[in-house]
Amino acid sequence: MYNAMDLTQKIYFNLMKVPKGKVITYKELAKSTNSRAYRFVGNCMKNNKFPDKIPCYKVVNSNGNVGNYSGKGGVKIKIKKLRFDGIKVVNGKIDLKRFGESLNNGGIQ
DNA sequence: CCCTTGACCAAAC
DNA sequence: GGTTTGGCCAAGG
Repeated sequence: MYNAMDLTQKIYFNLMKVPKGKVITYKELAKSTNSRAYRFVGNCMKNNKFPDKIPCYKVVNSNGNVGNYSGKGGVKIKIKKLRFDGIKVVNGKIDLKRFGESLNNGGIQ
């Protein structure tokens, strides 16, 4: 069933569970799949096959930095989308205490 | 198999 | 505070 999904698929699936107005870090997203491959999460976003289906812009660095984005428009658009979701981005950073979602116990492992 | 490559992380400097 | 360093994991060549 779910366990049959590739790690990549699990990552995508869990990412889509992040509620509007929240973000998740690469590390937490990896953890939600019961893995520690947080670097690989970045690769999955870069290789994203469904740019329109998957909200990659919600994935940020653990230190609160917005991080990178290779979609059209680059980081600027990433920030714009985050703000559109009601997330406050100050000087390229996000307050994870307020907007971070851990999704532990809700994600597919 | 071994080697390289990342949209990263935490600690050390 | 910033920058560097070593570690991390899965994919692909």
